Amino acid sequence: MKIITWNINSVRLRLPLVLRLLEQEAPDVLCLQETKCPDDAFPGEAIREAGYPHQAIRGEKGYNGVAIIARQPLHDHRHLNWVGREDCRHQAVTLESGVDIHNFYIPAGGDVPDREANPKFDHKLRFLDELEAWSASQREAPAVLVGDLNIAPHEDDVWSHKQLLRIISHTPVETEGMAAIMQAGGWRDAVRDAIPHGKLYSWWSYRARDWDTADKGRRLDHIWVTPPLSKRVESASVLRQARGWEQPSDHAPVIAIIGD
DNA sequence: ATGGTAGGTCTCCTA
Repeated sequence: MKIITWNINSVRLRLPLVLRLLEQEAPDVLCLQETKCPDDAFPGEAIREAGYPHQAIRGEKGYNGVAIIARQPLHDHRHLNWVGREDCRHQAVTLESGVDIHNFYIPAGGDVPDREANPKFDHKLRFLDELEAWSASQREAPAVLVGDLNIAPHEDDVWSHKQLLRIISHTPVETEGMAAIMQAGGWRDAVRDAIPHGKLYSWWSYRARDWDTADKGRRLDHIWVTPPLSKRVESASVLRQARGWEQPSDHAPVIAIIGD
């Protein structure tokens, strides 16, 4: 199974890029985040015509929004509400094989890394606490967790570890929180298991003059698997070239191949 | 230390 996760930053604006990815990479399952699109406005027909008739979508107006699209049937469409909100940050399905897919969009957390002063950072940390508690219930299931987790956990997941220690996405409270979630669920980082060494990013800010040359990226997008699937990860990659496509998302697709 | 860009939407919020 080839699975791709991509923060698309408006699925309506970037529908041509979604179709290009589907044609070029032919994933079995594509998980999108930040669709920014209510369900009745989701471009499901064009995606269906591209060979992906099975769709689990959960969007809202203007913000957030997640979607899982597939060639194969998707069962038990479901979601959880996190931190007591009904924002669209999680969608789950089960494949015919019995593998659960969880697609997450974790809050970015704002600019100030102080939960007392910044309610958005507090929201993010509470989301992480809930994920840790929930993960403990997932470790026996064959499950894949993907999404824009808005945390770059390791030194090689950011362009400068030292310069980002006080920047939200790479603060110790976040990276330690992510480690606790992984410990609780027995989650394996499929991408780092496949590519253990060297700088690897999935996001580059729109604000850089030349994102490719400056290369001040962060690895915010992840694919994890539970212990029953950990031996079946065959390869993983980041489709960096998509960051250079016409009118791109600021995130690149992250890809994993998991054996049946 | 600061400002830089992008998308959605109703004037500024979020990333």
